[in-house]
Amino acid sequence: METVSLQQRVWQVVSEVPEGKIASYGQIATLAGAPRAARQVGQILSRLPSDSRLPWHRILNAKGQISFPDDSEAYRRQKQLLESEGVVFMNRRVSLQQYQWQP
DNA sequence: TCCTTGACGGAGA
DNA sequence: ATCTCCGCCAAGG
Repeated sequence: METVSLQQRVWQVVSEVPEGKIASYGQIATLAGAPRAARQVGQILSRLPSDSRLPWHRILNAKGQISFPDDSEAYRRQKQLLESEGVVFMNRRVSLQQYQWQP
């Protein structure tokens, strides 16, 4: 019986993304058992409690870009968190080849 | 209830 | 490279 919510599975998978690595919304959705629910992953992360310790900043879109407007505070915060872990941005995107998490 | 709105993504055109 | 269409589904009006 599947009683665990998608939210719980997403939280679990996101918690496994290691420092210095990134994963896409779609990748998290697939690993959480909902292959085409990338959109929900974003929705779930947007509702994380403020005291959450989940590494939400390690989740980028499928192109390796941050999913916030380039000029937003959220964009700068996420980018700073990733750079502090050694992730390098080139033209507002990261190299999936180098940084994508391989579970 | 019904409708809209998203931190998305893959397939087509 | 760019754009539209649609799936998925929880929240809020």
